[in-house]
Amino acid sequence: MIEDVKHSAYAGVMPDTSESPASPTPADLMDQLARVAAAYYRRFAAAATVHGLTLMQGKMLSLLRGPRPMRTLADLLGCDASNVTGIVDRLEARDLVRRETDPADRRIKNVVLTEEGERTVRLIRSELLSDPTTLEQLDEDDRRTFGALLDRVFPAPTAPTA
Amino acid sequence: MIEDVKHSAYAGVMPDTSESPASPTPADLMDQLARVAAAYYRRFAAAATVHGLTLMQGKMLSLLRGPRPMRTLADLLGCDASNVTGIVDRLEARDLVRRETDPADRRIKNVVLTEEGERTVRLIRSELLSDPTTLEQLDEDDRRTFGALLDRVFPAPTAPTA
DNA sequence: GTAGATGGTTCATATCCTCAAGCAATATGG
DNA sequence: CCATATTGCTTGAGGATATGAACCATCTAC
Repeated sequence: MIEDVKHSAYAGVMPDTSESPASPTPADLMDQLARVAAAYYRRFAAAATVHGLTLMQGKMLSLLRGPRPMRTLADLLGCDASNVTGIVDRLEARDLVRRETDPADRRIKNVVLTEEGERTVRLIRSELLSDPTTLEQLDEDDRRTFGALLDRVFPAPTAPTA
Repeated sequence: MIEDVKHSAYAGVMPDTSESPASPTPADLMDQLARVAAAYYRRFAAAATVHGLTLMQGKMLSLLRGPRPMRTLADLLGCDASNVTGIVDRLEARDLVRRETDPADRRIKNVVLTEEGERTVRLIRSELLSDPTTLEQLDEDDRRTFGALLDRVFPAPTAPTA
């Protein structure tokens, strides 16, 4: 199978005979990405649960930096449009979000955060940042490097989400 | 190297007056992590769908590098044990997985990949790696740097999963 | 032994997800 | 201007997750 993994994700735990630290293979990095993605979502879900929200509801709130048509939200979440209907329904039932029909195109319904919605997003974001505060350990150089690498591996869409 | 890469996801949108490239704030990095995690799972889900599997079923298969008790799988997936029952049920119905009662402790049921399960996992992993092959762009130095940064931001668990 | 803890399963309920219709409003071609 | 697509959103059915409580079988401690 995958015998060629000389230095798997756990290379650090066994004494390394070579002088320069072994560099992980692309497969190793993929494993690490899987681990990091899982860890990120676990944290995010935990932060959302504190406010009685599911992962998807939390994601939805985080995407709402301004009025967004349902269609756009479906694209951003990478799910069917019919899905967004239900999620927004539940958020609207809690007054975290509001639907406003677009005056220019009355088919479109723009979703907007309510005041309480904004409060909730701020809380979740700050909890994410302050949790074990791992990101703040990085100095400016590290942050720049990390950001550049993340961008290379998963390039940002042409138009910024903002 | 990574010098030539433009940093922060949003750096391009605002005119940068400083000479040295601006380094992203921790909040910026958190946004980027969110984006990368979402992109990773979208790819993973797509690769799983090719084989008629859901995201969770794909994750489950990927975790099975050897016999694993249901309890352990629940911990690794970060979900309730009752959840694992259903997921394994569906995988077992397709002969991708098998339950074996542990001889030492007859409460425990170890989940093992069948041959077809192993084939499927291999296919998914290789599709993930070869997709737009972004990870292979990185040279050894970059991979080492990236791996180290990922590890600092979301440290690997103390004991290896193996 | 008996009591308590642990591993799995089952059930009820809510959410998510996909697909196929369906309705309302807009865009397009003549 | 009108018939026809096209687009945005909703609804409904059916499967798959998720959580929590209740339950049985097994193991552990005392």
